[in-house]
Amino acid sequence: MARGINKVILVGNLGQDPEVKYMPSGNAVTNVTLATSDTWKDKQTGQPQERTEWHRVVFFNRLAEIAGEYLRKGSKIYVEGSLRTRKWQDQSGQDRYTTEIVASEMQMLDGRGGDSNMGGQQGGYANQDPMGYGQPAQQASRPAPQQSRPQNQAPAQQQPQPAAGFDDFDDDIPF
Amino acid sequence: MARGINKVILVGNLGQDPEVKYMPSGNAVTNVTLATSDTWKDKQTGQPQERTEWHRVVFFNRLAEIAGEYLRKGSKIYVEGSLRTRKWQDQSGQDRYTTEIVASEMQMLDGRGGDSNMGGQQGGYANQDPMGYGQPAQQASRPAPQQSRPQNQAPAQQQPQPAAGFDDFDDDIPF
Amino acid sequence: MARGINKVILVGNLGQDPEVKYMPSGNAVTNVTLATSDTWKDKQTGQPQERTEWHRVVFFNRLAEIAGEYLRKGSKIYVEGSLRTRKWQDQSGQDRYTTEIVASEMQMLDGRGGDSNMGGQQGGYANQDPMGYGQPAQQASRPAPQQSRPQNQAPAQQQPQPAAGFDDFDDDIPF
Amino acid sequence: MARGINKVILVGNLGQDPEVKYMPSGNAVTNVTLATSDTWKDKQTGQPQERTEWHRVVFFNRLAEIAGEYLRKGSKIYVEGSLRTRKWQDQSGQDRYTTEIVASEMQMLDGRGGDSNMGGQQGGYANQDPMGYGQPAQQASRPAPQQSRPQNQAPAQQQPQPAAGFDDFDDDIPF
DNA sequence: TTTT
DNA sequence: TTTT
Repeated sequence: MARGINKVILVGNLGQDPEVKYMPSGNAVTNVTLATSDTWKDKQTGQPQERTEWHRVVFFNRLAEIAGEYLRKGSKIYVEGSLRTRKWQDQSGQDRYTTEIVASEMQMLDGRGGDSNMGGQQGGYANQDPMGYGQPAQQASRPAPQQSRPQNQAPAQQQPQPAAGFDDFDDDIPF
Repeated sequence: MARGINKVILVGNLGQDPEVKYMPSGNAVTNVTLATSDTWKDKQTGQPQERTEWHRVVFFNRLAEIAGEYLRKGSKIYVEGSLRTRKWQDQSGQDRYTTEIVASEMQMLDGRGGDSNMGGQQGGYANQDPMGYGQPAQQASRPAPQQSRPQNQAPAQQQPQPAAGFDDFDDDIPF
Repeated sequence: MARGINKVILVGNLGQDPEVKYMPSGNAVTNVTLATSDTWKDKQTGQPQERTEWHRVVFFNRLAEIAGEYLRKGSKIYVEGSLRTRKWQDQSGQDRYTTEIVASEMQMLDGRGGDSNMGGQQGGYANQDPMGYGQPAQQASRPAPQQSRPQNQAPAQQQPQPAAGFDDFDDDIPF
Repeated sequence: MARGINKVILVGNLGQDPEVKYMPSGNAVTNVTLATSDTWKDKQTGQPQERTEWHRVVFFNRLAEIAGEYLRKGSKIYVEGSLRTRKWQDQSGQDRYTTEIVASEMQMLDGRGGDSNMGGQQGGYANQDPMGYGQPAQQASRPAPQQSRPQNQAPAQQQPQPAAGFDDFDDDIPF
């Protein structure tokens, strides 16, 4: 239930591959940064200008898993969510704040994973249907991203990587 | 021109009276904090829970003047805008970041000013047409709200109050 | 699951009291018309112009019951939903189409019921908690609005009023 | 100026090539139909279901020209706009209503024109920069769509095609 | 009529 | 750090 409206709608591109972490409960939490940009012409000089805004987006649970599996650096997505400002302490104990978009809906706007220049070394996520549409696409081999993080398919065995607690998945820099 | 979509929609109530400042150019900049809240029942205990989110909203130019004149602590408004994260330095020279909603549209959702506990001394807000609807607004004398900030009608003479530069209207706390 | 985005956001006022109907399943369906308006100045004459847009909004299930109980002619609400165009046949058997907003979220933006000219006989809306916020709502007896439609609390006994089938709750005029 | 909020956000694919018309003033008006769809599983049978919603979107002026030049059947776009229901008379003189989304913003979400299976026979729109970003893409030859409509670049000479008046660009069927 |  |  909500009192007031707190809604964010973004369409942008991922700055890096998603970072998936798991909470003690086994629920996934995935963080991505999303770029949107404005371009305009300087009134004085007529020079084209550009400002890129970086948004910190966080996905939970099922969306987190989909994001972790299917999004890559460069992926273009639609995200709907709400703003949340978290308070945390930096190394020196000072209060700091980070504003994130907690995603409630996500759609991939490009079929490709995004960054296509990622080598060919890996296992592949073939035959998947991320968003739950239709039947398991025919696509033979989708190259897996270069990643050291655990495979999301097997959250149980990602033990060695200490599961992140809900309140420590923030680092001490905003992004 | 935009690349990507960066859109925020909020409906909430002001935490305090707006803070209006003027840029050297004479353009107004108004900051408000807006509360939205979520309520839910704790799954374990069934206890009602509430979390209030505070949004930092900034208005420029004409919207800034309307906001400064007509909004008050408690006012309920609709705001549409975009996210912008500003970088600034705290006292110790450390980089810090604040995320704001730069408003592109605003609508007042209650006729009254909002804050009902502002004493009984002043005249009310009769005969006003803040958003430009309605009849040509004969309003000879618009009653001023209780405020120590300069009257927006006369930004030129608000000199004594040192005009805020565009990049110093951030304090060293997020809100 | 959605392919694409189909989202509508409205803030406006109800043109009449809501019309609540019940499907054979006992589920409520409530229709309202919502006004939004644009005002501008004619470029030639400088005369203020106004155009009011009427939106047909439909609520289902719990939202339908809340709408039926708490909204009145004049109520200001926020509605979020999606567009749906229904096909139907007019008296002469011709295909016709009506576009509606199927609401997924609704918030009341004024405490009062809206229509203040609803006679003076009834007790007001005290002790209510329409949207489910706040404390368990002691409300012994919720005063009924002036309505000939069945009480939503007891859909089962609203028999005499022939329950509307899902596909006949459209009349032969758009609104 | 607006009273109330009337906002639509769509992400979908064009059902056909855009239809560009010109008003007597020379201003362009472009109509497209946009598909969004919902998929779900039938609760009883577990069968996957799909419902496609078709939206009638209208662009004016500069957006109309961009839409006419760069969008094609199949193009995926983001559209933001407002709802407008137009009244018109069918052949038999009966009042009918059509609801459209009047676009205020549009972004193309795929680089390609959309329908790629359109042969290579014609003149091409190479070296253009539709949305005003960056420098005129390198792309040598973009195949032009199969269309009988006039080239938008030369609205003046599209005479033979009788210019559509503002109020006759509706046909007698909704889409 | 689109798309996956 | 993305994208065109």
